[in-house]
Formats: sequence, structure tokens, C-alpha cells
Amino acid sequence: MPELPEVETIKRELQTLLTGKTIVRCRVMRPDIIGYPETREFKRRIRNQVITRIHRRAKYLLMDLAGGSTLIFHLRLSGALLVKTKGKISRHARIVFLLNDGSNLIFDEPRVLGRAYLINKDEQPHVLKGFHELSYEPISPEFDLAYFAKNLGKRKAIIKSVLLDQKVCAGVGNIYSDEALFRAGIRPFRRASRLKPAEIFKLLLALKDVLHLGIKHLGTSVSDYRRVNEQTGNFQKMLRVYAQEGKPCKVCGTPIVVKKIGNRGTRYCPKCQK
DNA sequence: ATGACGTCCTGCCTGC
DNA sequence: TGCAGGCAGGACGTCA
Repeated sequence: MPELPEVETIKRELQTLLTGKTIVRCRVMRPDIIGYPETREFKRRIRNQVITRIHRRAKYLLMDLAGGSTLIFHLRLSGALLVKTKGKISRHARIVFLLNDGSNLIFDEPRVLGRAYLINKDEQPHVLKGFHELSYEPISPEFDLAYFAKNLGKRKAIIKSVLLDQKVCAGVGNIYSDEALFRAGIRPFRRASRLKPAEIFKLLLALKDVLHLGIKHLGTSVSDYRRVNEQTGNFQKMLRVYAQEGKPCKVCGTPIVVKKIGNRGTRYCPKCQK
């Protein structure tokens, strides 16, 4: 699923392919993929807009348009942004943006959980509440020991849930939270407020480390994540616990286990993680 | 305010 | 072979 490193990879690829191009118009196959505004208005506002800048905030991908509005995507679990000049359009294409050079930007999303938004400059609609509540990203300089320790200290929830909280660790998802906890040697079920200072520091470094590694290796393709040309990332080859259940731990040989936390699978080594 | 949990949605996998 | 049911999971709403 696209988390911070995957969206960062997609962003970098789209920057070279789309910056300066014009969205002539779009075709919407599934109106419910549009979070805001309603479909007719979305299609009307998107016409003949020049893409001036492409950037990223946590797991959101943003395209600034010359008219002052921003096209925002959240890919959720299975979304992809594909650029194609020819070939047939996949059956999971939900929105197709026709560009002035004849190529297409395709918002492909099998599970229809992802969303596209078109937001005017001075508009702060409640539909993007989560976006405005995002905290620092672990790879940013502001995400330091003081910030992390303060936010973990006031939370009684288990550490895994806190890592997934976008109001604490913006951009972190299931893959990188499991990987960071493994590298820090911390069990996902530990209460956040009960972690020792040394553990918080190790976890901080592990989080920064796995996210940077994920970016360096162009993301993790274990299920649905695809880059703009449909190629995969490479970080799945370096995973130590995520999608490794049943396999021996690379450090101690103990089989990696998977347990439910909330409604999501959590993988860890029962021996290495205390 | 916080934490726990259900819901959305579809494709894929499993088991009968 | 065919199909029902379970599962995956990020964000968000609801409830205690």
C-alpha cells in the first residue's frame, strides 16, 4: 500500500513527466472516487488547467494548478497514478486525465477507497479535515527526540497504533511501522507511554531509517503498489517482518508471527522484540 | 480528549 | 467447477 516512501517515489516520477503539462479534460468512470467537489464541478474546474508544481504531504500527492486550485490524491490501499501514452486503459481506471501532449494520467484504484479532491486556494473544506490535521513527518527535522518523546509520553495506546496515527507520525503506515518496531527491538503491543527513553530514541532513528531506505529503494511492492510506469519498487526484498510471517527471523531464526491489532495485521519477531 | 472498534470497497484466496 | 465467505487495510465516524 502506498505510504510515505511510495507516494514520494510516485511524486518524483510525476514531476518529470507532468510538470508544465495541461490537463485538457477528464473522464470519470467512478464518481464516488471524487471526494470533493461533486463530479460535474470537478470536471468543469479541471479543464485546461496547467500543472505548475507536484508535491507531497504525508501520503497525499498534490498537483498545483495555474488557476490557483490544487488537485489532491490519496491512494489509500491500492491506488496508483499511471502515465500512459498508448495501450489500453485498465479496467480499474477510475479517472482518466487527458493531457495536452496526448498522454493520459490514470487514477487507477481497484478497491475504490482512494480519493481525488480539487480544492480552491481559499477553500478549506471539511472533507480534507485529516489533511489539515497532519503532524510532522518522521523524515522532517522537526520530528526530533523532544517531539517524539512528548507525543509518546501522553499516549496510553499501544505503540503500533500511535505510529499509525497521522496526527503523530504523518505518512507512516502498516509496513514501515512494523519494520521500524523490529529494527528498534520493540514489541508492537507495548504501551507508548511506557517506553524507556533509550527505546524512544532507537525507535526514532529506526523510523527515519526505514522511511529513507524505502524512498531510496523506490518503495515496497508486496501487493498493489505500482509506480507511474507500472514498475514495482524494491524495498520488499529488504523487509524483515512485514509479509514475512512464518519465515525465520533474519537475526535469530525464530519464526515471525502475525497478530491482529485493531483490524490490521502486525508482524514481529517474538524473540528479538521485547 | 482518548482509545477501541466498525465501516467503506473490491479482488483474491480458501474451503466446501 | 462454482460460489459463499473471509480477509486485506487507511482514514474516519461513533461510542464509551
